[in-house]
Amino acid sequence: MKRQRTQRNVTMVDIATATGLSLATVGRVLHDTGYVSAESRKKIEAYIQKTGYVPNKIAQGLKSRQSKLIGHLVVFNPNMLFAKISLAVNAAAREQGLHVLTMTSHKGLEEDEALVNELIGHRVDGVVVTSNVSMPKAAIQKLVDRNIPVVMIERTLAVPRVDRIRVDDLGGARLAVQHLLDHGHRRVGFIGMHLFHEVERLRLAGYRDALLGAGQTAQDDLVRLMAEYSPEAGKQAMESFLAAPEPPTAVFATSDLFIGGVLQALHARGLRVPHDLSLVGYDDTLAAMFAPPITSVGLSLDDVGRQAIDLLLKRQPTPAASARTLTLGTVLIDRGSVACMA
Amino acid sequence: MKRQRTQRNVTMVDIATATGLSLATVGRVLHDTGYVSAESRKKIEAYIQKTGYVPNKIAQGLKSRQSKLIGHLVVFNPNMLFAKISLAVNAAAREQGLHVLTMTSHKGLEEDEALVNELIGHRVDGVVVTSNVSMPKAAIQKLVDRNIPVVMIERTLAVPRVDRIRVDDLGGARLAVQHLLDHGHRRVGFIGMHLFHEVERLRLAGYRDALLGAGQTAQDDLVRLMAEYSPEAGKQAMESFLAAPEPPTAVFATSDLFIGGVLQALHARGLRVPHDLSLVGYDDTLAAMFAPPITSVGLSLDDVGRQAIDLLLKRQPTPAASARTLTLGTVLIDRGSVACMA
DNA sequence: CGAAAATAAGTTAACGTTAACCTATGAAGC
DNA sequence: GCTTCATAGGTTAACGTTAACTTATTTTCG
Repeated sequence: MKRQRTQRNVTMVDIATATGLSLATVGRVLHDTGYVSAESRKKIEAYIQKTGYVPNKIAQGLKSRQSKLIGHLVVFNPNMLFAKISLAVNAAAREQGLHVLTMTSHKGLEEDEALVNELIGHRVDGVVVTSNVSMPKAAIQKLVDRNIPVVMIERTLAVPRVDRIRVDDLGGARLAVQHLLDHGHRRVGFIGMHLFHEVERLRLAGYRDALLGAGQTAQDDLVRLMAEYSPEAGKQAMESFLAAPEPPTAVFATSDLFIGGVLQALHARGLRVPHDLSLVGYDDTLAAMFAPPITSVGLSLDDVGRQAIDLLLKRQPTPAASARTLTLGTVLIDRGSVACMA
Repeated sequence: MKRQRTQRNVTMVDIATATGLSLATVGRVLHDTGYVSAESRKKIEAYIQKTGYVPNKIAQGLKSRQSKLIGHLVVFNPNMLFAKISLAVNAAAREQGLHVLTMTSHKGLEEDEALVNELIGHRVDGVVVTSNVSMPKAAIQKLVDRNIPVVMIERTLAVPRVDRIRVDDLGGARLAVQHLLDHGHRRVGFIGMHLFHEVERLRLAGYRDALLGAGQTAQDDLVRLMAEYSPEAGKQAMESFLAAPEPPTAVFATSDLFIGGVLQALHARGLRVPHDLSLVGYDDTLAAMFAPPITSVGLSLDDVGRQAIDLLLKRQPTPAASARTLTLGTVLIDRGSVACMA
């Protein structure tokens, strides 16, 4: 009945003493290097099999000064965009034998500093920042100063020696608005978020670009900048459009999160998409779920994870290289929520 | 111009030699234990401040045999449910000085075994499993055998010595269906997923319970079990209801992911919620975003993270305790998508 | 005044893995 | 018959932190 209270994990030393061989020989079997007799190998492998020995990554990390961990700072927003990125980063990391320490920031500035310190404490081999929150430049700088490679996804703030992966937001917005213009719409509404974040500035620029390209003048009376991405904000914006003297015939929303609210506002007045209003979303996270399904701008996130990890690993040997920026393309996913103007 | 290629991180030994004090004294300052003169303390703290020393958790982990990491095995499904749980687990872990190694499984059985081995390699202090995929019992057993505490969220499979946090799916489904019955509906449709997972069996049981309680007989012709949670599946199910000789007047869907499709099917025939069909969803992840907003059963996930971490930490001192199950309540969030039968 | 207690600090051995370095056999090769 | 080399294996010192010991000084007080 005697049972050790907290039985220790099997170690290489345990294997060595149990097989009567030395630590070095055990190491040689584990790493498949050097000369080991078939007999010794068999003995060691049998013992490993029997005990289910798993090498201790903590000890390996201490020795190699590499944690094989990467940090992922991410704020899950209400659509699945960042969750998708999280998934992609995880998969790509695993392919490289890395693991991901996910940290979700929700409070403000101070906490971000703390998060970064914790990542440093764990001696992460790199950090991916996926976030539209205002992580202070200083916090990121702290990582850079320690030669910890950093990649930022969907964050246009430039920091020296930090690689970025961004989406071609200007092009994406232009794609959406051009689609509306091509269907003969001339009064095109824009529902976006305040311009604190560069991504929104670019989307608005893309909207204006497309209008100007079609010989239209700026339609700033049809621009609504809300405080957040949410159905409520979308509803407010749409109601405000409907109350205007000359409402738009088409609307581009910079996030699929606005769509539900837009539809609710229309629904309340008995109006329908695309008959009474043409609508295009952005992200393509939710657009397929509405009735009717909504045309939206999809972001090519397929291998954003692999690219992020690639950038991190490439930076390792040459810490001082200048920053690279990778721009992901966008594609319009047509679901028929845009009608032709007669 | 000479610059060390990969300048090492500052260590306690560095602090000791730089200040002319011993390793032990540095340790005493860092842990605020024992006797240290004000002068020595000041010297050490100044050096720490200057160099930005951050303790190496890897070395601490090796010494203490505690990684301060917990593993989170999770499959992000298309609604935000699991992302929400991930967030909650992260926040709760951080409050306890733990960090989360997130692992997203997507392939099948074999990979799950590998994931578990990697968690063991990192010597995680506990594992949270949030997943409706079929992670083999054997993989979980492997963790249990090593006295690594495991908590399963929303997974009804019972494993010895593994704590569970589940949702009262039977009660939740009953709540939804009772709501429909209370409004006078007698032909109530059920859209769920195949009964491979216990959660779906419980939801179906809740549906039947409510019907029987109202003196109704089972309405198995109004039950549709789909292959996946998705708008497409919801659409198919609803179309099949509409093609039936006597369609239901109300529908309960076991996931908000079905709702979009249900609305699309209705929309195609010019039918409206709640006028032509009453609808209640489940999860309350997306229901608020539709037009009209849909009544749904919300899960009390607020402190699911804290509870998960609590269970893990409580299990630490007494590894052999029997399994506990925590059941989370549900609440009906009424958004008016249910009409009274005249 | 001397013993006990408080204060201040140093030494050293783990924790589990890796890798450089060393030793000892046979078997070829000249 | 000696050197060279391929084979098989052992010893040991890191990696950075912790904590148990040990060693001095001062105080405190019966």
